[in-house]
Amino acid sequence: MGRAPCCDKANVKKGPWSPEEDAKLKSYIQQHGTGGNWIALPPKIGLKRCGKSCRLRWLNYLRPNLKHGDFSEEEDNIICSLYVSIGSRWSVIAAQLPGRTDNDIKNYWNTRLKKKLLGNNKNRRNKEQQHLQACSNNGINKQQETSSINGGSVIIGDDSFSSLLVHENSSTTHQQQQQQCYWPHFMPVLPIPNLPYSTTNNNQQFYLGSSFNDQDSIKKLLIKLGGRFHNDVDYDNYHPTLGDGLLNHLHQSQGTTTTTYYSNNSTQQQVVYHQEQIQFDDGNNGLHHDEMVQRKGNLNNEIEEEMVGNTNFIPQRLLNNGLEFLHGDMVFSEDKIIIGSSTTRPNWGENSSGNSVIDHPLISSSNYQEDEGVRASEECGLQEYSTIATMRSNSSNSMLHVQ
DNA sequence: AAACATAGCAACCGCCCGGCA
DNA sequence: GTGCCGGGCGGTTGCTATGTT
Repeated sequence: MGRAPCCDKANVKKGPWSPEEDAKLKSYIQQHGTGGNWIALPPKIGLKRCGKSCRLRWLNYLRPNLKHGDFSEEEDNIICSLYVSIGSRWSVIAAQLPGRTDNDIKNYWNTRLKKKLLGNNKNRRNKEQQHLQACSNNGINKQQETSSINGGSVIIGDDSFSSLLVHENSSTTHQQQQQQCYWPHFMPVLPIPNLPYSTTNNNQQFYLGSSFNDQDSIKKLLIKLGGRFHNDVDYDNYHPTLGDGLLNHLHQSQGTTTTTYYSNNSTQQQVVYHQEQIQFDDGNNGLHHDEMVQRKGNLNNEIEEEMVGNTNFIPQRLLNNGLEFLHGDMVFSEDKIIIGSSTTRPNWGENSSGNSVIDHPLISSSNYQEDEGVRASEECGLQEYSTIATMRSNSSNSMLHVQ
């Protein structure tokens, strides 16, 4: 049995509000308030509108102190920061922006900010496809070519997240990169209200229980934004796993991020991970290394991976969000990854030498299979305990698994 | 100048959640 | 404890303005 409608759909007006309707609603609410019952409001005023419609009109347009028009750069930054932290929880984001409504922010994000962030990569994508086609015609291994083209990173979507994520190895100038991608120069640290699945206590300034503190959440974000993985042979049906023999290799000469992924087949299903320790650093206590340790057990075959990171472009806020692994300063020991959170960080889109776009190991490792257990847990709304990274290292082989 | 494409935004839809009887 | 109801929210739709061919 369906639920009873909140109003008589046949007798309510839809569509744009007239100035007269606006005036009636505004006048009534200013004099009497909503009375705590939106459904009962329209008949009182003589409006043939659904109560929900009245509420929306009031909240999004008529209520006082609303800001309309362009968003400031600071507002952009706040939105970006919060979106990365908590996703599309527009009401929460709106709460941080006085005078802005969730609808405003949602529209702004969907129509402008997202594009601004993602950049317009259609041209490059087309060029890459042409190049691949040419390679294919010439009998060149497609996957290897792909890696050489984009540094082995991830190309996301048709409009592509890739300007944000893909390492521009050689062919694109810094100036071009800057034109293509955008991340706010200033990512403010904000006090976030308690959220349902936040691990934050009331006295804590930072929101740590991000829904984006693991690779799968990031992956979801990317996919939500239209993402695909560039190494995918079949973009629509391919689900990358460790065992697909993927080869990722990327290298940055300064502020180095070097990632090499390749594996022989069929073993990752048997790999069992367990997290030993995750420690977050608030960046203010003098500790500048977050230590995330995970050990791998039951690895029958060897999977090779190396990774060295020293990129300093992740904003402080993200580092306080369990996104340390987006960042560099990684130090590898025998079976640990120690990821530092540097105190000084250049802008997003730049490394410490100021000449590189973002290319972080997390994304690069998106080719890897997700862990079902972790996914299940995060579908319950929490990933604060999610494993960040796994690495096994021995003299010849090592493996990174980011989940 | 007209046709078509794209972007921006207001408004709607439907689901979920919490309060209350 | 259960079901109803309204509020709140995120996703989507559709109209209008603007840009492009």
